[in-house]
Amino acid sequence: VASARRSSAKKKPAGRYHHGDLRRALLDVAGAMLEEDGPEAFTMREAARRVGVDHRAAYRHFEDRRALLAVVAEDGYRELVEVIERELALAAPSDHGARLGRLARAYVEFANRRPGRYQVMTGPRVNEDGRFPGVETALADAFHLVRRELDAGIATGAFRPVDVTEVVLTLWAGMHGVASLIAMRRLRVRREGFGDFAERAIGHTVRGLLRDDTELD
Amino acid sequence: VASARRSSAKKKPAGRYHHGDLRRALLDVAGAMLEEDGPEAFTMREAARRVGVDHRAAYRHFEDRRALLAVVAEDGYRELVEVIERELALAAPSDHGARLGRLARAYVEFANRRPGRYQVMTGPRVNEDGRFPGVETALADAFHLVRRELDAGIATGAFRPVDVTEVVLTLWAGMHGVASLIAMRRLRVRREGFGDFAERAIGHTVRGLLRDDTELD
DNA sequence: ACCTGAACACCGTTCAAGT
DNA sequence: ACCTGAACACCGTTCAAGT
Repeated sequence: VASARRSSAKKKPAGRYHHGDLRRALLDVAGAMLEEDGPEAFTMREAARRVGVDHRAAYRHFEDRRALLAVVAEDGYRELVEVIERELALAAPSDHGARLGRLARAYVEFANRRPGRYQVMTGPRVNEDGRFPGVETALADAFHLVRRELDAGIATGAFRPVDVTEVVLTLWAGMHGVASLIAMRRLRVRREGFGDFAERAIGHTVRGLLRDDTELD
Repeated sequence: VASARRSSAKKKPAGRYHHGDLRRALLDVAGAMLEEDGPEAFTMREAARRVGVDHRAAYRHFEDRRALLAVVAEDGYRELVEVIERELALAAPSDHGARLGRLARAYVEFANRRPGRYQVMTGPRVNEDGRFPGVETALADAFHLVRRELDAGIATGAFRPVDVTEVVLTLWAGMHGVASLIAMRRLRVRREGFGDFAERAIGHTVRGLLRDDTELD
């Protein structure tokens, strides 16, 4: 009854997607579903339904569900790089501690603005088995921003000559940890305060990086 | 054909579970499934199948799938508290920096030993809507261990008088971040080195906590 | 009390076929 | 090339009924 009503009253949607933009349409709709109800709630069938296409059509553009989510993750890392670069442009090139704080702020605010996408990006499903090299390189690009800032701080002598790989991982873990606490609703801070919190949290680690003779407020 | 063969060849499993240990059996089997294939792979039907019971029987003991996983998470946090306390007992009560390092080591090694369970514990599904107060209190107990150690360090003057809530969250975020990196296989450290890495990672933040006149190696 | 058969409304994915 | 109908082997959850 319901299906009969649907097909008679609404007919087929007008859009055809013979042009290759079905791929784009599916990715857009996936992003929307992710932010509405989280990664679990994304299904191939519902995505196809929203686009107005048979669910089988999606497999013409994505090998399977994971492959589609991998592209979502990749796009997410690219956007993350953009917002971080934009935030860093606002800070003095010489204040290396402040720059790492800004970086953490941009990272956490991104995760807070797109929690569904962020969960896909950091979930084990997309990352576990070196499949999806696109995700790997996009993530590496984001990761590299932290290394660049840390290297710069060490080169100018603002930071102690620490093990760079280890500290980059530590900073990355800290930012992701804060973002996760937020996703788990474990942070009793009002929403607008997340960026501030991230900046202060990373500040505790940055303080450990500074040379002992550095002046602190 | 298959179902006919199964029922004729194997008959019903002998166990009855009229004693109330079906609940226990389901939790055990859930733990095993989680470690085998991750949280996604856990299903009520497969769990019931392994226990040798109709899948409907599980709903006699757990309201739904999430409720069962919540108990798994709660048990996980209790075990986490135990392993942390055990590790802390090995450290001098007066070396507060080292104690936080030990705590991070125990935390990360737990996550690495039971990755499936850890993902359930920290996933948003179990935590999102204040349902399952048992999870909340078990997590609070674990969280409190960090606060206790930090308070002690500040009281003796080893640490600066920082904002305790903020720093506890920072340390917690750092530990979880490292554990997540491991789960995502983003840490190019051999498996036995995870605990060492966690200890050093948290050490960078601890260094920021120490009074400026503290001797460092 | 505890357990189950049958059913409902979903999934992801594949085959063979349509334009 | 691009799309779909029908089907397979799964899910979580519920009803009404069995012991």
